Amino acid sequence: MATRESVRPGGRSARVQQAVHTAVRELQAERSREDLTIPVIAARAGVTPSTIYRRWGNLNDLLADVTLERFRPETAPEDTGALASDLLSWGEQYLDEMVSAPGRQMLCEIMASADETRRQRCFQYAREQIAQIHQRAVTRGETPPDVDTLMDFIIGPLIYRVLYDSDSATPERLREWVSRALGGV
Amino acid sequence: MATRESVRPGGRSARVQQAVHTAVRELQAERSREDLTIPVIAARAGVTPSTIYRRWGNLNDLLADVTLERFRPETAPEDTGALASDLLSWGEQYLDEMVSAPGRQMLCEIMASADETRRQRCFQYAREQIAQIHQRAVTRGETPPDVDTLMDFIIGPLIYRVLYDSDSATPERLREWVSRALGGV
DNA sequence: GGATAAAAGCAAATATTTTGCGTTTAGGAC
DNA sequence: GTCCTAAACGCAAAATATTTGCTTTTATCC
Repeated sequence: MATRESVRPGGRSARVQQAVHTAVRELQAERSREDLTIPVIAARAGVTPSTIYRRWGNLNDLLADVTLERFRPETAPEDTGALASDLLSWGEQYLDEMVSAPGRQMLCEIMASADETRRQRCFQYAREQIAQIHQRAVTRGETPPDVDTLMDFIIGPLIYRVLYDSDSATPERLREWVSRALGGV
Repeated sequence: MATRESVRPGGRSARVQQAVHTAVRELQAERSREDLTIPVIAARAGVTPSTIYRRWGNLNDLLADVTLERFRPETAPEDTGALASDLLSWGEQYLDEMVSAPGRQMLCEIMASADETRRQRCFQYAREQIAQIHQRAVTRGETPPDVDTLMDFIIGPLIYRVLYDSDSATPERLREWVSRALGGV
């Protein structure tokens, strides 16, 4: 059961969604993932468990749903005046976020979710940020590689290393990725 | 509870492990992931559910454990006579395997597992294959980029695209990744 | 404002996971 | 080979979690 984007947008449904999301975030801060269960979340949210089951289906999907919110970037990437430094600056922040314990946890939650559209959404968020940086570079008169190339050679290795071997996801490597993506050696 | 590598290696323990793994593989072929539960697996394996709970902890970890076996490459990568074509040939096969529905499912299962060492092991398998290809190239007198560079710019984007947007993980893109990794434009 | 159907609540029915305890058995010591 | 010890397993009861049928509430559309 994919979380429907369009439950009724107003009134009680919205309140329940809000309450459940809040409950999850609070509980995530307090307990380990191990003892985070739907009945516990329901109790905290002041909602009956069956409501959660019917709406989100299972814990994985609920957590992935909440997690996706956190991935949504709330600010535009910083403008440092040049493509390379924009990418580095944004990338370092992204890397930091992703290698942190909660960040890795979040990634795994998204990955574990059966729903592919959710993973795609997560991909989209990063792509939009990169697209903004790209667009700015074009406006400045730089001639950057296209957005997909940047994704492939910067975000690709970054996420890959975070997921599989997070110790090797370092800012030093990021510099290599950026320089290689921009056509350097 | 990480699956211990060294349960007692002989006798009953080994038989149970074997029976459970077999049961999982059989059931995966018959049913959807939805109705694959530990009691069902236990019944098929002729084992009591509590045995599975005590040994593997939960379904995620059991499936990830079984899945990891499938990731272990059983043959050395084909030798086509040159680095670029070796990478392409191996990469195409790897890509095929990963974008297939069961392949994606497998990746998600590994991701969903709490145990990071399992994810690292999965990374290791691919790295060993690449390392072999690399070594052969060196022996031939080619001067390839180092193994980590190959991982970053070929496997990185490959896995990234498979996970987030599998439609965009195509052999055409693979060619670009290989050529870029080898220093081309 | 009233009709209608989606979403929530409640509680009983199922299914699952956990746990305590007795039994089997692998692996080591002699 | 036999004995000892502790790891694994089996079994069944207890604790939890999930599903489901039915009722009630309430957004949303006319």
